[in-house]
Amino acid sequence: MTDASSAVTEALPAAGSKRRQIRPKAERRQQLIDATIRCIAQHGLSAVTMQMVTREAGLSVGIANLHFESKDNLLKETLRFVAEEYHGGQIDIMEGGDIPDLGERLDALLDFQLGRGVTQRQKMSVWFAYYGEAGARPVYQKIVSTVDRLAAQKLEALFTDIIREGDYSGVDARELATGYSALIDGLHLGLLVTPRELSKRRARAVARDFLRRAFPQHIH
Amino acid sequence: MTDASSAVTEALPAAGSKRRQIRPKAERRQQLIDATIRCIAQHGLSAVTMQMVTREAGLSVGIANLHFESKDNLLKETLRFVAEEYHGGQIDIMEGGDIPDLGERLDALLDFQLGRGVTQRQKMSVWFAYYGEAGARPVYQKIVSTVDRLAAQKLEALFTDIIREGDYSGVDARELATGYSALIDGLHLGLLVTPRELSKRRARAVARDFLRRAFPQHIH
DNA sequence: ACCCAGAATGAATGAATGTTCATTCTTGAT
DNA sequence: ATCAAGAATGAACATTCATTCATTCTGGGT
Repeated sequence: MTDASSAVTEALPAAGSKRRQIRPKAERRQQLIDATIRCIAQHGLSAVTMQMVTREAGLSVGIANLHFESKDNLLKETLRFVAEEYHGGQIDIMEGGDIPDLGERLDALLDFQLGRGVTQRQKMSVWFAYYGEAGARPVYQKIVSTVDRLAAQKLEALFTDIIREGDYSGVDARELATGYSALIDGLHLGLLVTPRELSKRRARAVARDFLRRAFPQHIH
Repeated sequence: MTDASSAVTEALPAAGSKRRQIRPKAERRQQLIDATIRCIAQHGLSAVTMQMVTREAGLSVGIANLHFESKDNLLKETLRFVAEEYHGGQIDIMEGGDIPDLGERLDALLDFQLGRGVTQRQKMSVWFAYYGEAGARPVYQKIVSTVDRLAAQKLEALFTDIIREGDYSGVDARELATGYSALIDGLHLGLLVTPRELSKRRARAVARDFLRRAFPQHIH
């Protein structure tokens, strides 16, 4: 799975253009989801309105209810998209047919989780906005749980392989995977809330340290 | 700092009682903040209304604007309270005049961070609800950063002491403190969003494992 | 060249919410 | 007993927002 955010760079209309464009359903849906992501990142989940989203997308208000039944549904689908994109990216790397060396695969995973530019920050905002509501909204919990579980399994499998290859003893793959996932989540939080005190560079160093302590032969 | 949530267990009025009670300002403020916490935990930050909060507190709507200027301010003060309570509790333990043994002090810290009953879950919900909005609201970022920074310093100091006492080499107190904090935050997230897959017991085991790997002589 | 299925629009609607403030009530002091 | 200070109330108001739908417009098929 790859970044589908800017899949369609529809030739942006000239400033004052009011020309009405007809597009297939799937495309409009994605366009609205992308706009929703930007709005959440910029204004916060609780401040997002339909007018805001549709204006950001350059569309009229009615269209949101045409392609998604309601605001609730639009938000739900947006979460699903972000969750699947993020976890899908991880899973692609972990299954990693293209990277045979396990140590390098770990490196790639870490780069994916803590790398990238501004886009990543946008996604992070969305991510945690939903986490914040998850305690009160079972629907969100379910969406996240579903993709999360799969990613957790893949990570455990990767760790198991590494433990076997390195003959590490006294290390439990499942427990370590839980710890690593939690560590990454926590670092994301730090990057989001206290960017002054936690640079991306340091976050990477911390995560790498965790892995090095567990798998010294694989991380140098 | 201790739990002040239920500081005043005002003799609850009989079912139909409409007796108007006059109370000092500070007490009403706390009463409203407590109600806000419960509402956020149960309904999510974005669904909280003034009517909801004041009804939960057993008071009229007008009173919220009497003691806090606005809803925004009430939410801000609620965050401040939760942040100070949580970080204050940690700091009390870390400074820990009452626990001279450093290993035991670490244990106590871990118990505080991942222990307790339902109350703790309520606080967690609130905590992350705000984190979710922090990306878009500098005010929240500032409140959290301020208390966070102090707790981080204390943790680093504690780790430094432990490193000296245990003669651990190749370990950087600051980096380790960042990692441990992130790990705890991540585990909180897991407990909140995927309680099915991460039990409190396992979360504690994971955190303890992290510490044991760093300070093997202090954690058995 | 014509047509029409259905995509897109945005003004209108009704419900929900934050805030105000005129009024009522409580309490401690005199 | 009486009174004043100010705590508490909740109906009323203005605003904002999600949703609807009558209407307009587009583009592929004929």
